[in-house]
Parts: sequence; structure tokens; C-alpha cells
Amino acid sequence: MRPSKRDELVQKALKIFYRRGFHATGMDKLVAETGISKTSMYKHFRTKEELILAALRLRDQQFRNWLTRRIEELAKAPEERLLAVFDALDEWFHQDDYASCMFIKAASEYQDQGHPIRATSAEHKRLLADYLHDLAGKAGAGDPDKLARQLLLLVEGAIVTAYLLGPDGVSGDARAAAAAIIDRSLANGCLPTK
Amino acid sequence: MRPSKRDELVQKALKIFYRRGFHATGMDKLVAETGISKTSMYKHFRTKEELILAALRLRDQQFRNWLTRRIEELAKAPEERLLAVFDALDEWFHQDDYASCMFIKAASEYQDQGHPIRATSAEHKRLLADYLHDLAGKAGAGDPDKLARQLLLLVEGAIVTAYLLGPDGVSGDARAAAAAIIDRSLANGCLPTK
DNA sequence: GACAAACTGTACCGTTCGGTACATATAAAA
DNA sequence: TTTTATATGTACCGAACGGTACAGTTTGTC
Repeated sequence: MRPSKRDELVQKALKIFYRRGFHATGMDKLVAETGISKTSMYKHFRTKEELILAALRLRDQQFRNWLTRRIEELAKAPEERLLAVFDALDEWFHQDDYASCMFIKAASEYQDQGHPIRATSAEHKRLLADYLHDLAGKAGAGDPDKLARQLLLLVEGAIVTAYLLGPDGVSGDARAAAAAIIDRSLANGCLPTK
Repeated sequence: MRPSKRDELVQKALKIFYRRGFHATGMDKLVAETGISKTSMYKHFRTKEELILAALRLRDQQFRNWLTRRIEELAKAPEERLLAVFDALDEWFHQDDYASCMFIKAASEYQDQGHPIRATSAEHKRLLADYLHDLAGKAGAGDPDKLARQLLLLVEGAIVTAYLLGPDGVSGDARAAAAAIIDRSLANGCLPTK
């Protein structure tokens, strides 16, 4: 069974929304760029918002899937994986179609508290934080909650900075900063571990 | 001389754009919410984009002004000011109308390379980085460039995370992470300074 | 080949978009 | 008081917005 027209639509819409933005992308533009008729679109999704939500759900799945897989390839030991996070991000930042994080942008355009698009974006970040927490725990962090939250700050900061000021060096800085806070968390400060 | 109608417009438009977004805010909405006639608006600004740019320039000025002033109030010694950055941010995050960074959101909506709105947003971040660099230098950091770039990551990460996951604790985490990387920069690692 | 499901093209709906035309009002400066 | 600059209200422009109606075409299945 070939990929359904529905999946094809979501996949293509995802790329277009990512590249052009949500409000700035009209349904007619989606018709023109996907080659899928508007009638079909509204057969699969009752509103533009539902299509956006489907695109965000797909993005969440694809992105976290890629990130975790890449990190597992790049490093084996948990402490090393905490740093490999930023090596994976570096690859992302240097893709020529890199344009920040889709969820940060979605939450920027749909700011109402409790709006499904904003809620979905927040959930994505929570899942990302959970993954970092998992890594931090396996690495033997003294306070994995805290370490994960601190690393998340570096991840988000790197994403935004790589977009606004360019990708070069950002991951390296984030990695170095991460090393500092990881050292603190694992060694409980500058005291020798024994 | 009273504040000109033009300044009043930019000030009010700034708040509305910040709260509702750029594409989502039509000129008619601005007329309704500011009480300023559309004719006047287009006498002062030839396009909506020019009005947005004026609002961003005002925001840049107001925000950096507030931030630096607040930091100078909160701490006197340069090393302490590097940490006070996050105390000031914490106050911002807990304002009930906090809605992330206007420039991150602007760059999210106007993604074209070289678009004036995106360029203005990038410039704001560059100026923020310059300020951090200045503080880092005065604090005697070994590599003020690097420290400033790392702190900027924490600042941006805190802004985004406070918006998406809520303000509580974010600044504390950022502050703790900042302390770790500042210690490294000032002491050149865990080695004693002498 | 028949049938149903899925997809397409086009025309259209009311609304809103950014932006303009124009005639009127207000208010300070001369 | 007349002038001049600046504000206003309203009506409007063509285009694009999200979304619908409907008739016709392709597609896989029995």
C-alpha cells in the first residue's frame, strides 16, 4: 500500500509551513505547491488548524526520532551522549534548509493560552526534556531533573541563536557550556569524585 | 510638546503586535484598538512593514534599556552582574503579559534571508551579545567572547522555555548553569586560581 | 465491465487583507 | 482670523483569506 494521499499532504504541508510560516501560507498556496486539490484537503481535515496540528504531530515524531537515533549513533556512553546532543544539533543547524524549530515558530504565531497549536508545541518540548532527563539519569547525574532542565536551556538557546545569528560555532559553545554543567552535576562541583 | 501621534501609534502598535502577532494583526485591528485613524497611520508609515520595523526599533531600545538598568541596580560587581542577568530576566518572565521575545517571534514570521524584519531581529540579538561581552570582559573572563556567547545561549533558552513551559524555575536553572560556566571561565577550569 | 471510493478542477461564498481617495474636522501659528 | 498642518470618518479598491458546492475523472475491487 502506497503512502496515502493524506500522509503525502501532511508531509508536504509540513515542509511548506516550516519554510514559509503558518499565517503566511494560505490554503491556495498549499494547493499550488502540493498539487493536491483543495477538495481533498478538506476531505481529510476539516480546518486549516487541523492540518497544522497533523503536521506538527508528524514533525514531533520525525524530529525526536531522528535526534535520538543520531545521538545513539554518535556516542555509546550516557555521559558522552549528553554531549553528543549538541553534535547532532550541529548537523541540523548546518542543513541548508535549517529554519529554527517548528514548534517555537508555531507557538510564536498562536499565542493564546490553551490553543491546541501552542499546547502541542509545549508538549513537544516536554518530550524533549523527558529524553534529556532519561540521558541524565543514565549518566548518573546527581540531580537529573535539574541537569536536564539546564541542558534544555542550552538546546533551545542554540536553536534560536543558530537561526538568528547563524549556525557556525553555536553548537560548539553549547557543547562547552554543557560540559561545564555536566561536570558539576556528575562530580558535584569541583571536588574530586573520590 | 506632547508625545506625537506617531510615537503614540508606534507604542500602541508595539504592544498589540507583541500580544497578537504580526500577520495575525490587521491594520483595521490596529485602528480599532489604538483609536488612531488608518489615514493617519499611512501618513506616518508607507506600509505595515515600516510600522512593524518602527515598533521593533522602539522595542529594542526599551528592552535593552530596561535590562541593563535593572542589572546595574541588582548588582555592582561585574561577576555578580553576569548572574544578575538572570534575576532581571526572571522578573520579566513573571510579568503577567510576558509572551516570549518579540524579536524571536518576528524572525519566526518573517523568515526570508535579508528581510528587514529578520535583520532587525538579528541586530537586536547582536547588541544583546555585545552587552554580555562587555560584562564578561569587565568580570575578567579568560575568553570574554566565548563566555558571552555561552551566556547568550542560556538567555535565549530561558526566554523560549519560560514561554513554552512556564516561567517558574527557568531563571534559577539558567542562573545555576551560568554560574558553572562563569566559574570555568574565571578560574580557567577547576584549577585553583593561584 | 460495474461499482464505489477517492481525487480533481473550477467556480464561488462572505470576510478580511493591505492600502487609497476624498471630503471634513480640529487646532496651533501667523 | 485666516492659514497651514495634522487629524478624522467613510467608503472603497483588488487581492487573498478560509472554506464550500458540485459536476466530472481517475482508481482499485469485485
